[in-house]
Amino acid sequence: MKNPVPTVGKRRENGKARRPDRDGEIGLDGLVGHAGYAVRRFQIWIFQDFIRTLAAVDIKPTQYSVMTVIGANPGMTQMAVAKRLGIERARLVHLLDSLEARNLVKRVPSRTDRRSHALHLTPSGQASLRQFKMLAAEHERHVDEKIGPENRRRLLEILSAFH
Amino acid sequence: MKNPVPTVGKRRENGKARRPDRDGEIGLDGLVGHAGYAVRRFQIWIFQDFIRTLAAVDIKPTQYSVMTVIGANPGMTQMAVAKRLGIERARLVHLLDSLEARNLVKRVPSRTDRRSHALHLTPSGQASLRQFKMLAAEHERHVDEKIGPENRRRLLEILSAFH
DNA sequence: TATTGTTATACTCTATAACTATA
DNA sequence: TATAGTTATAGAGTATAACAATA
Repeated sequence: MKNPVPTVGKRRENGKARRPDRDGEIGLDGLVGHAGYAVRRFQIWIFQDFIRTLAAVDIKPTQYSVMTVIGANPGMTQMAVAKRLGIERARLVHLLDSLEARNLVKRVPSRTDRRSHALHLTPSGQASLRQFKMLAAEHERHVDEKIGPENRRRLLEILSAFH
Repeated sequence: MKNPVPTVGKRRENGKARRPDRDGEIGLDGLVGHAGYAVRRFQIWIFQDFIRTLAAVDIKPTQYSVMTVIGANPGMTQMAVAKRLGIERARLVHLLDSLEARNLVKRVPSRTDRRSHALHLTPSGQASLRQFKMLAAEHERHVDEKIGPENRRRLLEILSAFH
């Protein structure tokens, strides 16, 4: 016999009334009110929707952010991109390898510092990025549908400290 | 010559004025207004603070969520915990192995279904969880300090759809 | 000496598949 | 047949360290 909602004696942590979750399965209880947990669940949802929405062009959130930053700041070095996005420079090497193999990005030797590369979008990369941005905008509309446009606006405002 | 803020013709997504980032280094431009990016940066910050704040007791966010759910719903099966938290059941095995090795959680053979385990906190686990919760509350206060108590409240409200 | 890009390694997390013992 | 727990493997992602070329 299944026992999905155990009736074993358990009291609320705080005085709050029981609020069954959406499916009416098991109460999260202690996790309600934890910002990190809420944010983690939301991030999983939003990344999955992004990946799904841009699946046809095979672009993941990190690839999109790399191309967007390069597109907005052509000539950046790898170090600058890595720092800006909080990516390890070792990992960026592989990310750029794959974007370069797809002819979306190119590494140009810097003439001011022969250790570093100036990063640029290829013409094909610029055209592609325009398409990616349209799909990303569609993804943002999914977020609007999920939490409401007004809440999305508030969320971006609250999190503006984390650019 | 560096070119950190290119003047290449690209207009703001919305009508908002340019807002240079905190360090005044390189503009994110195209990434402003993307909910997923903002949420990712915030999640990194909040998890790092959680890990730092609970470093003395060596408890990571996922371990905390597992213990909290078991504490609030004693007798849950591994499948139920995995589904509830969105963790792979294969991964939960290892998580529970380590929590059990630390005498925080125990697997009790279910008498109604001999395939499954009923999960419980040990007495030591219950005492520890109370301590973890105090540290987690301290972590939440850090979030308050970072974004403001009112914004934290709004954030939890907006993300309540993702329990 | 320090920094840029690169390579390599280890550890965590995610995603699967397969196996066992039960149901 | 299907499910719960387990084991194993492969792929991302993260964190380090070390190296060559250059500053």
